[in-house]
Amino acid sequence: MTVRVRFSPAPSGYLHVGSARSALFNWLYARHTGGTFILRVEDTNADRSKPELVDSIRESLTWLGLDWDEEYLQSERFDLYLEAANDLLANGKAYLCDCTPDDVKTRAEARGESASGGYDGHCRNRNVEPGDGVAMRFATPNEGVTGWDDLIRGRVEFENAVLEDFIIVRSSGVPMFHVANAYDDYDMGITHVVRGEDLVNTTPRVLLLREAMGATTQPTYAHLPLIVNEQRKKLSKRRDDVSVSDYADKGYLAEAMRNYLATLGWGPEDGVEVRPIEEIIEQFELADIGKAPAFFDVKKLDHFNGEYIRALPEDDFVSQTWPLVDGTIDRELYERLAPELQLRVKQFSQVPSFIDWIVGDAPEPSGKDWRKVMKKDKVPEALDLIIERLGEAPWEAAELERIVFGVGEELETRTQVPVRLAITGVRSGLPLFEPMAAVDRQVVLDRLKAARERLR
RNA sequence: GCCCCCAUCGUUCAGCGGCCUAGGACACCUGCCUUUCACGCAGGCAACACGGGUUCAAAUCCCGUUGGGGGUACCA
Repeated sequence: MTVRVRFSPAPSGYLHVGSARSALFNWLYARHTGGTFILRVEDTNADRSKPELVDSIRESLTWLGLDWDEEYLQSERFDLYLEAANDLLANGKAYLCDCTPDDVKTRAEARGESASGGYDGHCRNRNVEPGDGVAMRFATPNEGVTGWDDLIRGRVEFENAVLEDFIIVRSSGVPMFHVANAYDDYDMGITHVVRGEDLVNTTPRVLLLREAMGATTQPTYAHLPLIVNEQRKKLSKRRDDVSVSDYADKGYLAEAMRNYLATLGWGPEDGVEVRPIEEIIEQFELADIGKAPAFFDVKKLDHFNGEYIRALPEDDFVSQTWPLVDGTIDRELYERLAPELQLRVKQFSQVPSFIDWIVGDAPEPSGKDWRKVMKKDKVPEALDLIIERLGEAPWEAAELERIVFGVGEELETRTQVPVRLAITGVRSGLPLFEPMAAVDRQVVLDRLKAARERLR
């Protein structure tokens, strides 16, 4: 049987890293097995779905290199779900209900349960006629258990008695996602359902519906551990900075993100984490996925990204980062500086901060840096000498280096960092002399003199 | 409240009864390289939540406790 998996986002927001990881694992499994990867947009709730969000999800998936083989929009399949629901009604597996949410809540409280105590089956045998405010509910079994063998979690079972008679068609006539989900997985011949652990509780409902629709088999489920924030809570679009497109905008490489995401909940057997996607596809197995939630660690993502940036061909690095500095720096100079830049940046967005001082004003040194670097005995004297000699020198990198280091040797002190701080505003960065020679002599002298003044 | 799940270094992945005085990676610290930083290289710090079993033998199996998380909608 050939594998068919689907990624089923609800277009209620941008693609976030948790969903992206679900998509990735589905994709990896499909590619590993030579199966089919399906994008199925679960937009059965018109209020919460926006067409432009579907586009943004497609864009993020494409950015990550997750290509899909088939695509469906559930909003275009309403009639199918409705028909399935009506069949259930005709077979006595579902019934009409005219209780309002308030009715349900009131009765639950009267029973001494909390407001979310659930529906009590009030209309199960009332033969409610179709009409305004009438919804359809599924009649769940009162006994027995519904369960499945989860590829990641092992056997999971729910007592049917704890399952309430949930709504399958809203009073507005729109089918609920459970119906769409059960119907589509069945209809589309989905063999493996790979999704977040937050969906385990809905699984028995879907399984029961599926069975009621006539299915005699279950898909294989694999419930992924959640990706959590530093507070160990499920990533939230509101609270956490997790939109995939934001990372793309910040200059993370798609390959790095994809590679990092693959190590959350799963890892290659040999422990080599940074590696080509082809090798990950080859090694990936659903059964090897771990059970415990994983923290989305931006620091580690940065490391992955740095590795991928350094592995980039020099030309690619230049062409991909040039737009960030175009109009400020000379192209030829940028190309000369690029290899050193490539070694240092962990995100493309950091590029401008490394060259700002060359093409514009230098930032004011922090008090801490100033004290650490400039408050040394020989600094004023060194600065005086350097300023003097720089006034006459041929303005080229090798000459500047000779002068700065020469003064250092004469005075038996280190001169690079004080000069660097005076000129660039920070005490670390690109090798100094090449870019320094690209700055106007007078500008360099002004900055050195300003620093010298501040030392009086 | 009820239902479901999880539990190895700060983080992440490994370990699936003896090979574990628990391994790799990120982060952190030290040294080397370098008159900056980074890269690279060499080291270091650091974990089996707790309590009972089972077994000749448990990080690995079972039960409980504790802790954490998820769900509980006419959202998906």
